[in-house]
Amino acid sequence: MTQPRWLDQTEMAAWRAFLTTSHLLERRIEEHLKAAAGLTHPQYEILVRLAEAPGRRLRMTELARDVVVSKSALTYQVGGLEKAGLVERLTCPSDDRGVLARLTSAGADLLERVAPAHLEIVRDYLVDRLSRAELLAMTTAMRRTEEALRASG
Amino acid sequence: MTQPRWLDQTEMAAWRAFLTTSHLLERRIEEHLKAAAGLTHPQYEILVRLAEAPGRRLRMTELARDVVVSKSALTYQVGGLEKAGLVERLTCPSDDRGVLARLTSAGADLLERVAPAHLEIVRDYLVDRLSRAELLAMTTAMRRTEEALRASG
DNA sequence: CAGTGGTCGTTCAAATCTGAACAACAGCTG
DNA sequence: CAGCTGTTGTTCAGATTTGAACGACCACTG
Repeated sequence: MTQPRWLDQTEMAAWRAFLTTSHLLERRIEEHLKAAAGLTHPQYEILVRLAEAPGRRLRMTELARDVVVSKSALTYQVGGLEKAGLVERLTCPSDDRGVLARLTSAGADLLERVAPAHLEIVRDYLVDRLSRAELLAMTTAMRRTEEALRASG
Repeated sequence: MTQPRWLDQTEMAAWRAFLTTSHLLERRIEEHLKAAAGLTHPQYEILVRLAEAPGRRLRMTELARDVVVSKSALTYQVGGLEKAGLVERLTCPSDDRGVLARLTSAGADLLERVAPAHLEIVRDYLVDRLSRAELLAMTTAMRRTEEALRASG
């Protein structure tokens, strides 16, 4: 092991601000989605990804990767969405092991109804508080980290 | 309700990058701490906050606020730390309702042993990938959001 | 001092997440 | 086609989180 490299004041402040804020924002979003639509945040993100996908359907594995959730958590959350009639499961025609999750029209309707208030939160607390330059800087920085994490994980 | 204001491409990219990366990084950290020291991430943060506090002790409520965790989750996590001898509970002298969590020397030792590898992850995946200007920009941006969330929550 | 409203930390049930184990299947090699 | 290795999604047990309910206590008011 090499010499430990501590974080200096600037670095530590940045890291803590990031950590604290991401947790606070996550809490707020979770609270809102549950109250407004009875959805968890992962469930909301599942609906979003499906709504954007061609044919409104995606493989479970791809969905899990997109939403950043474990396979078992995805099974659990899709189970809830299916019970609520917002998503349905199809067997994948090209791979008998595979399962396709497809957004139902009820799911699309719910998403359209809930999205505005959700995005309003994202705006009020994050997006509208950043300048255009800050938005771009954050995007590239976050993507560098994402790429590194995905490459090694 | 006013007109829904969708996010444009730049805004949406920034928000998704932030969301995805924070989840990925959280997963990685959790995985490392569990393997290296049998700690959850909240538990690690509890140890850090206590180590910095005067007298290595803090009120439960303040700890919960700092670590951004619910009161009941804090009770649970401190319970585990106490069982492992890393933290001990004292009744607060100035307030009989209150409980002080105090870092034990075993807790301080464990923290010193685990911190370097933990910080190495924070470095490798986030801090070292940001320029000094980006670090500062992120800090102020995150703090603006944190302040807004705390003020309204 | 009794009364009131608020705070503190814990407990409990329910919801959710994780990781390992598993059966079924895909893709390739011989 | 048999055999092997890797992937897919689910299941299960255990760990963790949440929110509501609760008893104990504080601070203040009359």
